[in-house]
Amino acid sequence: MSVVTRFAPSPTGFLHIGGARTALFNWLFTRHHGGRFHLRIEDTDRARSTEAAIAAIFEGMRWLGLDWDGEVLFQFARAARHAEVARRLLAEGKAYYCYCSPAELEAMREQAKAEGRSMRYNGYWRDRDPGEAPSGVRPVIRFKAPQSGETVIRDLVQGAVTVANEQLDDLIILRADGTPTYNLSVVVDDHDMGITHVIRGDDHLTNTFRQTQIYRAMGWDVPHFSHIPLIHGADGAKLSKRHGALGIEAYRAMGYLPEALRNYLLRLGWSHGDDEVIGTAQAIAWFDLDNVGRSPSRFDFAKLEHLNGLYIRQSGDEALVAAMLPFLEEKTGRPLTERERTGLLIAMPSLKERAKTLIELADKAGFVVAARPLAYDAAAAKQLAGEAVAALDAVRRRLAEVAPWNAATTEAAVRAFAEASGLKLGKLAQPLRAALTGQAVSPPIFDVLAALGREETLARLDDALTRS
RNA sequence: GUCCCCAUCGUCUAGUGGCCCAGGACGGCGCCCUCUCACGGCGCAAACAGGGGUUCGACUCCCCUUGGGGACGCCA
Repeated sequence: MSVVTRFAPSPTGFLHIGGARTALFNWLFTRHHGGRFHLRIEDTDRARSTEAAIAAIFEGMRWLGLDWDGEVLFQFARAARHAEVARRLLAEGKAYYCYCSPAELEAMREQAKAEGRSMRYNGYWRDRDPGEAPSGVRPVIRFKAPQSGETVIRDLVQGAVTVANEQLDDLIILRADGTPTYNLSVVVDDHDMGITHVIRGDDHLTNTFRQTQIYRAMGWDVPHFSHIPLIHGADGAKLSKRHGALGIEAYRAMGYLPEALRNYLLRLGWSHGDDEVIGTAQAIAWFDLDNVGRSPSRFDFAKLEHLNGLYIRQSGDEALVAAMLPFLEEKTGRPLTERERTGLLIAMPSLKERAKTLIELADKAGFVVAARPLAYDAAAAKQLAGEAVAALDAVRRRLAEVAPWNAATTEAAVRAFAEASGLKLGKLAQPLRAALTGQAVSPPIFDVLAALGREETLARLDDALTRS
């Protein structure tokens, strides 16, 4: 049997991290089995669905590299089909009109709560003669759920989960205004789309009981369910705006690479022995549902950062310069010059070893685009005080004669001078670093020289010498 | 409150009755490398929630307790 899956977010907010992982698992599972992966926008809540949210979902999926098959399905467009199914259930006596008012329902809930029952709706209209219907009230259609026995879900992740049918009340499938509710729409769409595997957050587990009952009532095949545990914040509480429940675009803005985020999300709740660094091709080859864990996990930025640093180091220099550019130009507030771009490329091999995010990368690359004369921070100013100046002056004269100009030639020149004057390299490297970057910390000093080029290097040295 | 689910180092996890006085990774700490910072290498501290069973033998199976989570909408 070929596999058909879907990711079905509701466009009422942005694509958050939990949703992204659900999408990733669906995508991985489908690609692993060579099936079809669909995207369905559950926009039946007209009041809360927004175009912006839909755009954010598309954008987030694309950025993460999760491509879907075929056209995007908008659930609201299928409302007539959903209503048709509701009416069929009604015609077959598997559903009924309910005329209870919201106030009456509220009272029933209160009573159920007081009695310690979970069954909310008391089935008032279930077997009542429609002739008793109050006039002027538009009824909802309720599903006639089985009242005894039990409903069992065979979940590929959670195992067999059973609930007594007495626990479940007759849910509304069609609202008074004739629009379908979630549990009906999902079942109809999943069936019509030929979905074979439903992989979603385990907050849907209890919905699954009712959905299963609808499938059975319609005589439809029940798909395989996999309810994956939710992702929690660092404090163990449900992910909210306070923690990591940011839109996926926020992670992009924080300078994370999509491949790193994919790897991180994959390892949250899924494992393959002791493997930690798993590229996408490998993930597709390995991913399956039996290694998905059942307990919720906490989102850990430190580990994401570590992974991101790993992927940054593995990335090509040119790609990194391109990826970092927006972050850097945001700092400079101007487009970079040719000399600066070239410098960045030259410095990238040593730069990328020092950054865990693109923001950090842009930060460390700051010396390349800094405007003369440089501002020295306290540690740098300290390096440029006292006898360092004389040494710097001598080094400047040696450097002026270096050709061609690169890390190896400049290093040879400075080392030779250090040896001749009996100085440790550090005694020269630190003042140089301060004069050229304005800081006491930077990539290896000769990489800095190479990245700046002869002209800029000598000019910055002159700045330092004339200032002291 | 009711129902459902979960429970190994701080965090993510390996472990499917003996290979485990529990392994890996992140984070922490220390050392090495070294022109600073990183990277890298080496090492250290750190967990089977508690209590009962079952068994020759439990991290692994069962029960209870405790703790955590989720669901209880004419939202999705």
